[in-house]
Amino acid sequence: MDKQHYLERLVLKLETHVPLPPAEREKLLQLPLTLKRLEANHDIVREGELTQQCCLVAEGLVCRYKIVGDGARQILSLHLPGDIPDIHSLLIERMDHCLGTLTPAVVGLIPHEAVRSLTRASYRVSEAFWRETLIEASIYREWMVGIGRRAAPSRIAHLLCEFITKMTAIGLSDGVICNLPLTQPEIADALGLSTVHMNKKLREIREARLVRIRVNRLTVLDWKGLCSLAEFDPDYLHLQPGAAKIKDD
Amino acid sequence: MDKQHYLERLVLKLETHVPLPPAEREKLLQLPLTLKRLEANHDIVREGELTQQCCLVAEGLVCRYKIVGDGARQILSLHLPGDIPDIHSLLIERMDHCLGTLTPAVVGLIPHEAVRSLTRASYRVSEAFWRETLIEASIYREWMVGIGRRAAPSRIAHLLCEFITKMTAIGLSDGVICNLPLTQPEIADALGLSTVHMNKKLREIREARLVRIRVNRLTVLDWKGLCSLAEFDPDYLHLQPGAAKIKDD
DNA sequence: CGGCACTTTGAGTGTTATCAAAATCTGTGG
DNA sequence: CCACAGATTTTGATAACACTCAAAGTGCCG
Repeated sequence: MDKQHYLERLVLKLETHVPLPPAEREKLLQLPLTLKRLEANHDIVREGELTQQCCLVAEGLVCRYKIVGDGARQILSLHLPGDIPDIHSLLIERMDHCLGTLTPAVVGLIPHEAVRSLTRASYRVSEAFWRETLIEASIYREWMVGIGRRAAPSRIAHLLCEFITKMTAIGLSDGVICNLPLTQPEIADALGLSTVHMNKKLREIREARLVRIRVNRLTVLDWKGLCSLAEFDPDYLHLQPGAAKIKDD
Repeated sequence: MDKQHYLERLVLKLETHVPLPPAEREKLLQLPLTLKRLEANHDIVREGELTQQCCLVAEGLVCRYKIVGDGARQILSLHLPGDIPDIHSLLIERMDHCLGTLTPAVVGLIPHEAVRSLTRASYRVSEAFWRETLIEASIYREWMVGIGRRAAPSRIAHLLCEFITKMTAIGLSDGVICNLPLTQPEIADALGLSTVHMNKKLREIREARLVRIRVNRLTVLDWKGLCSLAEFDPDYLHLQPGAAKIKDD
């Protein structure tokens, strides 16, 4: 429950592209954080709510999703520690989707006022947050391409590539093995597939010896092969140049 | 070719949520604009390019798209006059997608420097642009839900609802009739469908007397029915409250 | 009037969804 | 350590949806 540590992850992320002056970094590290421990599958904010605070993911995996008329769920994004998935609520108070945990998680609530006083005082801070939201939009675009124009196996491979790349970028994976705390229905909901179909195509990917998956543990056996199936090019993640390039064995 | 007029559309959009102080509005209206007349199906910026300027859509219809390995295109967003679809290039220079015209168009190129000096000088301007990018992200999310979880007829209806709503919001439609300068292959590429399938389902929508479509002209015959098929709720567009609510006949 | 792009149609195929049930795994308590 | 409940994964069969290919029809523009 180390607030400082959680905020450091945030600052690290914000400084990926442009370093911040020490004074501003310091103020970010002193943001007031109310930590909350949450169970898996717990909604953090729901569609339609008006918010006065945003939430830093401190531990666990958080997702953004919408439910359509017939009850189907579309997962729109996944959020790892260091993310503030609802930073947009600073400028658009009304939530047009839900935010919820996929695993047990710890989130830190930060009043809008506290963030706003920093972004308004410094264009560097403001641009750093803005840039993060732009990168998220870039990821949306890539997902849209996948859901709209790629076949199921490619989509699945793409999600695996993206996930381990992001985990590696924040130091939670070595690029070969990582924790994958997603159930198959959850992966299916992120990819716009049915659970059953997902399962069958994922099996094929495993049988092709591209990855091994056991008990929440993903092991990449053939990174090049996986990337090639996925047509994965990490540019859209806009990570620090070279930072998270995963090398093949 | 009235630069002032084009910039006014931009400012109008930026002020939808929070008015700008007169001084800042004035500076925006004096942004340097290099007008360019473009043919239909002309790329404005391509994936991989580094840009030093952004482009205001002055006239015509512009789209954002990506091409996947097998040559299929996914259209990611549509941009009407008043939009700056690549405003994100202020903070992320490298384009991770293409921007191109769908109709003959006029765009106004604005050097990054000119915009940056305004956003850095005023958090109100900065927040206005930031908010626009957040609204665009919200639209991405809605499209993702459609492509991932809605059946073809619903997706098509949704695109029609969104398009006429946006056209109405900028005064280019009365909410019943509007120009729809999209070919069926283009609509299909925006919805992740094949042209043929699109055509057949669109025909069903017309036969259900929800809309009439002839020669680039869309007429809504049954707005409620169309919205209901689409599950269209305009909240995600974050338009001025009440501004673009289209009433049923 | 012809050429070109776009739309429409039909037939056949392939992918993905749905439904239902079995198998496997996970964690807990005895 | 074993038994068991609950969740997750896997499987098979069938149906629905969407895609491809190919060709004909339509409308626009020069």
